[in-house]
Amino acid sequence: MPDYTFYDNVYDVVRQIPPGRVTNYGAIASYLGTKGSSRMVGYAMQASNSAQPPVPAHRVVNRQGLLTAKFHFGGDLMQKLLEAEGVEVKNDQVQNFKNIFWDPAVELAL
DNA sequence: GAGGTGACGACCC
DNA sequence: TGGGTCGCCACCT
Repeated sequence: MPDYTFYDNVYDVVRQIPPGRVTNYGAIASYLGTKGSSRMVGYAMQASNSAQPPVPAHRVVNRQGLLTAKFHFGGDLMQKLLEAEGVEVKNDQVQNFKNIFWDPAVELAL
């Protein structure tokens, strides 16, 4: 195994999320092969706060499309970022989540 | 070295 | 249909 950690792998995937799209922790975990370790993805996101370059963690939501991360972003910042990209957010929940869902296992499917 | 923690998810009742 | 519990694995103390 290389020097870079599971986190870097997560960052790499998240950084490939196109604007106006969102994904969830499980999809990333599954894509990385650590299916079931979705917690690690979320945990990595916390560290992503100090990652270089910064990763668009605001494009990562939970399985319900709920902005779980917004509590860590600090207020409505996350929602504003998403709305700025064209993602409709209501009641801390991504609207049309299924429609704008970006699955690395599919988009990066290779 | 061991235990506790955590931006989640799936299963069970 | 909804609430509660367990599992999962890397990082921090």
